[in-house]
Amino acid sequence: MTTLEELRTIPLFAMLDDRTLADTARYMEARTYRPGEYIAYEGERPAGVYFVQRGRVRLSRTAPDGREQVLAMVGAGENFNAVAIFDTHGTLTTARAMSAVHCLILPGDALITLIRRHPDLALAMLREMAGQLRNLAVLVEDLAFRSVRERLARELLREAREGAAELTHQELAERTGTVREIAGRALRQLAQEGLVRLERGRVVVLDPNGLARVGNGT
Amino acid sequence: MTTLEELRTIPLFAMLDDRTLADTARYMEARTYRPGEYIAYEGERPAGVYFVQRGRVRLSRTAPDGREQVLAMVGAGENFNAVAIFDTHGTLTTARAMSAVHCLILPGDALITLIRRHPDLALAMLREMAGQLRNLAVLVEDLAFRSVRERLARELLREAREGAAELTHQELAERTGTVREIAGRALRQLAQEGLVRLERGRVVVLDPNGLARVGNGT
DNA sequence: TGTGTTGTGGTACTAAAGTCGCAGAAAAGT
DNA sequence: ACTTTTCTGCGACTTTAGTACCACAACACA
Repeated sequence: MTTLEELRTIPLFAMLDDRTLADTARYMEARTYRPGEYIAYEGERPAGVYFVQRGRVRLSRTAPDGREQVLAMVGAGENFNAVAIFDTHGTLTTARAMSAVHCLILPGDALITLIRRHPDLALAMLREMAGQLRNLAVLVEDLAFRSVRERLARELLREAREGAAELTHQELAERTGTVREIAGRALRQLAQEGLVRLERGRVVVLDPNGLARVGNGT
Repeated sequence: MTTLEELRTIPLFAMLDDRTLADTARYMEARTYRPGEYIAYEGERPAGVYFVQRGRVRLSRTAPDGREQVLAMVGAGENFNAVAIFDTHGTLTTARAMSAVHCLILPGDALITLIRRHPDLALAMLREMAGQLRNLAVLVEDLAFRSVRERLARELLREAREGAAELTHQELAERTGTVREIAGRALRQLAQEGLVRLERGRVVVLDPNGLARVGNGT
């Protein structure tokens, strides 16, 4: 059970009328996760759609040899695991809390019932999925066309809040589809060129424009 | 305007009742394309959702330097371009007919109206999009984790109809995220190992099991 | 029968990415 | 204060992928 105000903070529900919203709220279950905690595992049966209220969640797929590829970072107001609800092949990506995370979980059958009743919710959900598809297409493009150096520069710009990105070389490698050593090497080069400064657990962006140039293949 | 029988051949519409179907049919426009013809371009304003009745359509993104990456092959009964309808950022992928293609086009606003009226259509559409997301996630995984050789083997198995895949080295390269020369090299190696036989414009699969083993990183 | 065009084969070379191994600094826990 | 874990730095090396060329065969078509 959840308050309507809480639901309103989620864009997907923002434009729904009070009746629809109240209807939705009764199926919602709140849940919190500690930093580093796993929220859902690739392949398992889905508990429902997760709506993130606070914190950041990392969605990834793992190779047999243990290498990980991050597919998306999900923040407040966004959702994940909808795919597993609509096709029936189990949870698509492993979800992990990268900070203290506060989620609302809507069970799959409840979501489907709600969508049947409220067409606007269906359209909103379709919009969300379309956005996710677009993001994944961009990721494919990056992996196919860009070098590690370029991908790294782009990821740093995406992640940089107030001039610094709080992540380790390992994490950066998993997001850009490479391994720790390579990410480290590329970072050191960027540092040498004066574009960033390296600190433990963070990368300070010194020259965003220069970094953007690198990210565009120049 | 289209007949109900035609629409029934498309899984998305298969389980809809006659009334819903008749409602849908009145907005549909049929269109045919010659092999090689471009159906839609990346970035342009979308004409609607395309439902493929016959033939195969290739969805791709193009890099500034001209390299192309195929995101999906779409066949009879499937659809494409839905993303562009639901978010508003223009057509996501260039679509090209790889054979004689017969499409039904449903304009975006018609689709949205129909979804408002028929919740089951919304759910079917969500299922479709979920499937597309899953396919893209698999592509990301392939690009991030597998070698060209592995990706090639997998693509050959996917494409092989009656033991042969009808495509050029160039086409194969664009699907597996590499360039023609590399694809050719890898193919020659597979041929030398007795797994395939190379002919002009086609690759004959001699040993599907062996190829599958290669595709799994063995 | 000639004349493009497309698809293929193959070499030599360069560059990018990944592997291996280890050592040391910084934080976290006890 | 000590140990353990996490994160980083870096060199040597191997492998994979990509670039640049060019020649030639098959096919399409006039």
